[in-house]
Amino acid sequence: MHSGVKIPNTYGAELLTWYDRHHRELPWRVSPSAAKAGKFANPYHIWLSEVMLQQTTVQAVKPYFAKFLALWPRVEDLAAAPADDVMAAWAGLGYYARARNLKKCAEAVARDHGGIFPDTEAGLKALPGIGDYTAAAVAAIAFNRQAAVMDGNVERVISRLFAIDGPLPGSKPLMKQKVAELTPADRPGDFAQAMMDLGATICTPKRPACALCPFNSRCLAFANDEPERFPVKAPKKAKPVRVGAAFVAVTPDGEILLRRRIETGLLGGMTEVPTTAWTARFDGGTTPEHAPFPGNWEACGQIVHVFTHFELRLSVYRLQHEKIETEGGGWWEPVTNLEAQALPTVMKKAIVQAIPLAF
DNA sequence: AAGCCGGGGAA
DNA sequence: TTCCCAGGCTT
Repeated sequence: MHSGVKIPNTYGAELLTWYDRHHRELPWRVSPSAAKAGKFANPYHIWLSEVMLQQTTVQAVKPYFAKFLALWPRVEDLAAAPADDVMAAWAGLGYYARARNLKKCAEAVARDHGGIFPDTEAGLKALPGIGDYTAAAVAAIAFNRQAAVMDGNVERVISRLFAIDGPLPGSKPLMKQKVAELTPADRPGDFAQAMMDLGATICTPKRPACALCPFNSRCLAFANDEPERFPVKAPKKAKPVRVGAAFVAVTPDGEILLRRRIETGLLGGMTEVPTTAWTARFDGGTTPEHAPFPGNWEACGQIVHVFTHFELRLSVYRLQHEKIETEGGGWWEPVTNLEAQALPTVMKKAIVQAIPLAF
């Protein structure tokens, strides 16, 4: 020991062997066999998929990825697209700041980089919506850079391999260092994807399939028979409840009143039906007297929607009314055209509560 | 360092 | 129900 001789890192080679046999076909992925035949990953595809995959499951991303590529085949197309179209296409996927930054990033690549993505971690991270993870992932997968890629899956794998007791997120730097030590110079992109596949399919949060894991003989958590103890996380807070009211005004021609939310904050830049403020306590703010204009608003019941940091209970009201100019701005949209709007899920729920056949 | 920011599928 | 997902930005 302590001879100064570097211990050979065989993790990378072992995992790549496993990956070559078990890798999953994904729309943005180049299979190892195709790569061997000379096919390269498309940086635009890799970037687009990685942004969509932030805190989002593969299954949820697939249809959105296909839709975006059909609408905007190249990064220049996305850069030239109307922002409203991008927001409408993203509607339902969540974390809408991602869509705003996606557009800004495409514009920056088209304008400042001639439509070519930077091929280094630092260059990528300087772009909007690209942080530590995405910069490393795109650098490794699209440009074959030896970058340390660490997402939630990799955190789980690493914390179990080395039985890291320190709770997240404080232990993240140590875990990142471990990933950097394990990442091979050969096929770093496949190594990164293999680590994430391992976390998604074998080293799962609950009941991991350790018997099938290529690392089981050198995993400290498995050796101690306590894989589910890792990763250690700080306790999370309870979700408060907020209440409010949503108002669905319908004309005889079948148009409803919509508004655009402010650009920043919750559901920023997305479309909504008029609502009251969402308050922590019931203070009478859920009654029809807070509607965008007076009328005999009919109560349609309540919907519940859970956001990241609070639960929202909206009382929904409906009113048949002639088309009028409203003070708060907004526009009247045919119910038959709602699918083309940038309506987040909570707003679709509210509209369906008032008009069950709206979608 | 901590808070803000969606939505849905799996267990 | 609870968990958490190929996280980033702001304060």
